[in-house]
Amino acid sequence: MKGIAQLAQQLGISTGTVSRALNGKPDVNAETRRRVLEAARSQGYAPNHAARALAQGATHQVGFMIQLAPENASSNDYFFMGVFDAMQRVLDKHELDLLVLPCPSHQDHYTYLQRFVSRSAVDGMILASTMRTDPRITLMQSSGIPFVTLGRSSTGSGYSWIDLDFETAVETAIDRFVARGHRRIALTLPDGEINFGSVVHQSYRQALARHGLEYDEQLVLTTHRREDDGDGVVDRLLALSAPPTAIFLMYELTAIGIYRRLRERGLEPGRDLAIISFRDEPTIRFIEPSLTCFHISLDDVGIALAHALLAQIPQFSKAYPGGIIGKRPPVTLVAGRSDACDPPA
Amino acid sequence: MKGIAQLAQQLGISTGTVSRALNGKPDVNAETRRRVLEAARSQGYAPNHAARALAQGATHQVGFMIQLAPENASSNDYFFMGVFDAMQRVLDKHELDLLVLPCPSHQDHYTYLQRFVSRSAVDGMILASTMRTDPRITLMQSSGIPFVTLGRSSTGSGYSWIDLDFETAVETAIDRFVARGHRRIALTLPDGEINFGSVVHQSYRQALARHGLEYDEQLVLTTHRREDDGDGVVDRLLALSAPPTAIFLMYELTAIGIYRRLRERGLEPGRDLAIISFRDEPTIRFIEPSLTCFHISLDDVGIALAHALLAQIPQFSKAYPGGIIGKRPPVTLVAGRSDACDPPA
DNA sequence: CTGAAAGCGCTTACAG
DNA sequence: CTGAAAGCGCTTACAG
Repeated sequence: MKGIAQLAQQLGISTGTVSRALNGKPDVNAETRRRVLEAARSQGYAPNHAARALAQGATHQVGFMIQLAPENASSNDYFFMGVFDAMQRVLDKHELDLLVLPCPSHQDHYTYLQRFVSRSAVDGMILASTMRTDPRITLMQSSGIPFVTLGRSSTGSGYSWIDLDFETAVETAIDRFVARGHRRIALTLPDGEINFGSVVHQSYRQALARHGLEYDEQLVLTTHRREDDGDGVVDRLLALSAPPTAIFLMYELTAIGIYRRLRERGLEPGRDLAIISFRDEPTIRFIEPSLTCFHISLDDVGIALAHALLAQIPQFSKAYPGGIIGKRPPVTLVAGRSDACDPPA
Repeated sequence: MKGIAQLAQQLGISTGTVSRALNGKPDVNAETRRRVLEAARSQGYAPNHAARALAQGATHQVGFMIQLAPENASSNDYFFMGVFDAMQRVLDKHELDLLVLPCPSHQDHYTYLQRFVSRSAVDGMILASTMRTDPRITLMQSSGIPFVTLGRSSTGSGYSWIDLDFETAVETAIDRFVARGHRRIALTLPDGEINFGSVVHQSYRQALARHGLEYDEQLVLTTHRREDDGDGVVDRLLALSAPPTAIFLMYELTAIGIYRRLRERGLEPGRDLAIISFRDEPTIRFIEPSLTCFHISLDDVGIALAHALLAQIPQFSKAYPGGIIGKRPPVTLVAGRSDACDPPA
């Protein structure tokens, strides 16, 4: 005999009563409850997860699917760790565990997700790194399992998402550049079908238009999440007949190569080229001159994800009103010296 | 009706047969199996995880517990992502899923682990960031659940561990310094009770002794995983009557502060102080002068962890002989320019 | 090769 | 307030 049956036998009561006591149900004698809790504690008893999930039809587990890849698009690892930590502070209150599901780089992310979903392995799911077209969203919607995407997508509608405020970052950056007198402003976009690439691209066009600046596709380059790509960016832009005097970078690492390559060509970042980067990642925290970029509170992101998810789980939805939402936690400018220059006269 | 019962009804056969077909049991008619597999595929059926785990007494899931904290000791996030990816390439072959269990910074790591263990939520577990004294090991041993630690500990014995080869790194670094003529060699150790701190400390003493150099506790400092601590390191060491001419760093980030502070004091890293750091993290990949450090294959670590764990799961142990092991994947020196200097004459 | 049935360890109406 | 019993969705001896 084991588990709850063993406990029940030791205490001379039924398994049903033990279960009710353990689960905090009302209508259990206070003394009985005390004895049960004490026995469970002293023996380190915890209900078998599978049995409990099967009986209740709920796992008390939330999945957070991330992609494992050298360049996992929108966010890096420091980013996620902070988000996990914040999310769990909220989930803890409801005895929900967070399981991180790292989709291996050699597996298809749709198939990977489908496995967990069709097995009913979690009560809710967070999907990171959404694609412009992302069939995972359709999959989740037809599954009926509550989910929130970290990132928007053009696939589907009527689901909750939390995203970084790329729009504000791009607008702020362009405004800053323009205020300094820059009129040729370049942009690096992420490679591939990650959704925020479109968002940034469009915000960029709109910001330019707002300032009466012409959109020039030669100023828009694609980079991977690798420093090396910065070298190519410099070479390509300087080869233009009218090179840009400012640039906004989506991937911070690009700045490393840009700094290096500029210097190899006798130019200085922050003097001969104004640079603003999207996120204040630790990786480039120490670059000189310091990079102007945007801070995003990982706490905000984690908490928003948790709330958006809980709002969809019937048991908790009363405590988290709002229903289906789309939300972008604020970004704040971190002024560095990389953009503290006017365009050459 | 749902799940396997629904499938069985549609096909006009019993649930037992469906189950056997799905699970690849022998003694199933080839045509029957084909029909079952086809129906399951087309309907996206996958066995309910909880029911399967309960019936089989196995979850087909492996947990990998990590700590969420600004300074999670031995390894950083890039490190883990690479390890997860490699591990899953091995686990995939056996249809085992990897669940990352990120212990929130506000929770006690023992209690956190105990919850998953006593619920039988996983078939095996990896424990990262082992402490000098680590009660989690005792917990795992008494649970009977196969586990491997990533890092050694003085707690317990007879369990499998994989660790980084701190010994070789320290020895190699000291040998390099000594070959250059350095005789006053400083060391930074991790703060707290993380186990590798002791390992490094002891290796350092032994390496010094081997070269007939005296151990001087003034040369051994403690740092957090933060760049700022590098400033203090420089100040404290230069205040000594006989400052060191070389230093080995456990946390790469320390190098940032050291470089900065040296320069503030009119000194140059790699010229006035020889520096070697432990691991080649992306964060400091672009520091100038480049940091001499050690490369560790994350693939090696991930694969070793998977093998060591599989060796303990009865179902797979035949394919992974070796039983209980302790293993340190090799480190290889990545020579930079930060230690390319002789001590001042 | 297949079906009927027990069992995995819980939870939860239902009586009392 | 508590017990007896059914049921969650699977798997797996056991017959045949």
